[in-house]
Amino acid sequence: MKRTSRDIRTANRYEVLRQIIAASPTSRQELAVATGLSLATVATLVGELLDLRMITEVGFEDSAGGRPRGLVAVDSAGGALIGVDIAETYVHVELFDLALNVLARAEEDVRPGESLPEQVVGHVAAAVGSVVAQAGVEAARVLGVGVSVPGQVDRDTGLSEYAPNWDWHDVPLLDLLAEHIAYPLYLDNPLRACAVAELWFGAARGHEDAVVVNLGTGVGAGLVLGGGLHRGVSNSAGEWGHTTLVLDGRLCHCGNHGCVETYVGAPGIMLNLRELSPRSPLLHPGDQTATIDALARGVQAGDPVAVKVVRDTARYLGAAVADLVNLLNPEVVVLSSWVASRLGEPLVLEVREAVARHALRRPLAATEIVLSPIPTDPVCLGAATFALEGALQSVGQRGPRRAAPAKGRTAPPS
Amino acid sequence: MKRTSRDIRTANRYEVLRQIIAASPTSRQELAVATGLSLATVATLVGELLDLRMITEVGFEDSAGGRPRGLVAVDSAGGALIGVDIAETYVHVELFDLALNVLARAEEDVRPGESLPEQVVGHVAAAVGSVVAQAGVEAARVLGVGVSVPGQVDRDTGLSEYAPNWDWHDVPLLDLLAEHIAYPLYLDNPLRACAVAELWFGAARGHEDAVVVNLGTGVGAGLVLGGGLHRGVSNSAGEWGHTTLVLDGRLCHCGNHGCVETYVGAPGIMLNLRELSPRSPLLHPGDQTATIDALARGVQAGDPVAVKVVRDTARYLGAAVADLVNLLNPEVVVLSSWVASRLGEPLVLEVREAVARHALRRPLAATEIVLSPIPTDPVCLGAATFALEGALQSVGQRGPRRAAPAKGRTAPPS
DNA sequence: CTGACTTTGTACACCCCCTTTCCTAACCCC
DNA sequence: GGGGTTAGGAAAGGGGGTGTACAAAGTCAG
Repeated sequence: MKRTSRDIRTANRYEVLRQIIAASPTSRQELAVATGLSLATVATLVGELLDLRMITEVGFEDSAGGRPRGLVAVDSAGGALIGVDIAETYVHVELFDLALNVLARAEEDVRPGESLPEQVVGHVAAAVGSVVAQAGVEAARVLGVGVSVPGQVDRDTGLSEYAPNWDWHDVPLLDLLAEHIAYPLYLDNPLRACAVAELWFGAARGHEDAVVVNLGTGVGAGLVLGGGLHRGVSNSAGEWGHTTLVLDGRLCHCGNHGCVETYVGAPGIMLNLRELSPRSPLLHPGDQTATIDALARGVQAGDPVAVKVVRDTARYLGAAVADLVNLLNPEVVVLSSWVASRLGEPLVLEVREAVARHALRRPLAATEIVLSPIPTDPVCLGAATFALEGALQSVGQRGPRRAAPAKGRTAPPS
Repeated sequence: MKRTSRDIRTANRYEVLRQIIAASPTSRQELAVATGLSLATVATLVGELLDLRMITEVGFEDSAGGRPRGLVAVDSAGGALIGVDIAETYVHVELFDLALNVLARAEEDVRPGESLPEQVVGHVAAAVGSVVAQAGVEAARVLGVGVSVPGQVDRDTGLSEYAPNWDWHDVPLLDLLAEHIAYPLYLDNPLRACAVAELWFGAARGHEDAVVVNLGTGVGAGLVLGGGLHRGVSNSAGEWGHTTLVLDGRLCHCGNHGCVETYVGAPGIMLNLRELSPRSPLLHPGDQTATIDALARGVQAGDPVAVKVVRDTARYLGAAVADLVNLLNPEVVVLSSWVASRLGEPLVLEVREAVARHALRRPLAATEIVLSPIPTDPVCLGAATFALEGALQSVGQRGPRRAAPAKGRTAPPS
């Protein structure tokens, strides 16, 4: 890929906006310090964002004896972003303001057998319509819709190349959605959505190299390398769930044996439990959520079976995370997605210990393992972030090939 | 890391020189096409390299009826680069011209028990002196010495943080070397040396994402991500050899069980052989090189035991490489280092099959698995490349930090 | 309440980078 | 030797970031 000076601008624009969102009433001075850019550059970028109505001036702050600092903050009224999380059994849609606060939610169930692309698209369109109506925002203020769909995705053509749940092959998802949704659309998969969410708003902020480990029904890793998302050649990097942890181990639905996913994905954890205690009351056959919740409660209550299952799971997870640490030497490993958030700190503690047993000293010492600090659905947030990035991206290109707008007062007469 | 427009220049300088080395008599036109840069930029960079005496004009080439194209080529007489490969049992030094042809070699054996830093440094100094004398180059023409030492390395401080062979801890290797060697020194480890060698001159050239798998006594992976070497936070990325392939598998000297290295490193392959056929005549206890050579010959000759051992090894290797493919989605996986080069195509064929069995379809389809095309010691070449990069890097900074000439007329009187 | 001091933020000149455009140099062919 | 053609250099231009001068907007002392 050719790198141009424009990319620098884009990256800096991202960085400044990120910082403003993070520390919302903030001054140009603070931004300059936080981003390492010069005051002049920060001022230019802040001006750009003000013109875009993404931020507003919100008053002043005392400065030790001099002119007060002007404060800027995200303009919550300046636009809305929509994140769509398409999963195996549901479609979850959230509408955010520009500070990435949730303004409205909608959820549609996808029943087994209702998984034709047209049906799923129908759910998405309905839910998007619903959140827009709920929040009462006008269409023009919706800056974009980010859509996360599991599996392999071609984000440029908007193709869902392969969705394992439903055996979709090369579904032109974005085109189908565009027939119902008039806002700009951005497509990617949940792995990368979570990674971007952590990069912008979570534990990966400000880090050059990070790994966002996704523990859900499926398992994967979003890779942040060199300060940006690593996509790989065909946008399918991060398939850590189908990495071999136990040669000739458990059979995975991908056809292989011993995949990480079969040990630390929700079904894998249920299997860990079943192997340990086949008749445990914690086990809710056919209901992953209930089982994981029961485990979480069991660990809280000190139930030895639950503790043991989490420990066993952490043992697998630790070995697999240690592989990531040894291979990539990241600054931080973030545990994300619903299984991680439900099992919470107890899991993280066990994982830290297990990783410490497996990883090499030097890379281990440089790596922190944390739970995702994102309180809402990280996939929706990440999908919305794709939309935000898209909106920011298009700032650069001058729309009509007209001369500069010259809105600044030009030569006040006398 | 802050990216500046200067980095673009540096990257382009690298790219142009790489292209010139690859297709040595070449024209500015060709370079522009190959690099995607404009003619003007190419001309500027070529001018820079001419000024540095790294390349020379070597004549003209017919152009369909117009002014002939000026040809440039690497100036073999323009300088020399030295690559040092420090390994467990030997120190290997090569002196290259700027086209990266080997002009002289020297090898010193490191006997067990002679592994004090001072002793190793002595070997290196002797060998470096030897190659300079052999090649008969004057000191001023040696642009730099790249040094590869196994283990974890801090390239900025020149510290060998940890060398597993000799239990070195935080040895200030570069400082020790500087006492004997007057040329600019660059330190890194063999993993990254091989990766850089492939990136500049081998199978990773022109690829954004590549993995250079290093099969020697130790095992590791040099990661090329986003067109550049991935180092990780503490410069210790790539420890793929100590990634778990078989949970609770063979004991590794790193203290863990089931590391990739214990199955596909030279000692691991010997173990594969011993497990299959304890009294095989192929086995040369205590001599890895001889055993691997015997295996290679055995495969050539169709010896069923040798074929089976290579197949078993490829099975392990394939699973582990498939993990890299799934996780990183690279364009190319390069098998490098002495074990790979001796076992050659037969190994690659088996590995391709094994990877195909383990990797996911989409990433697999995007990935090519090849043997390193580099004929010489890739570690020396890579180390020398570090020196070349260093020499090119320092072009940018203006030498004397003189004040701005203040040529602007300041406040014209009146 | 005025003037000195301090700090912010903008305008502008400047440097670096790449590209486009124009023009001259250097060849071919007729 | 002129016309056609292609190579390559020089200059202009646009993008980006930084340093500096200066106006704006406060505080504080007298």
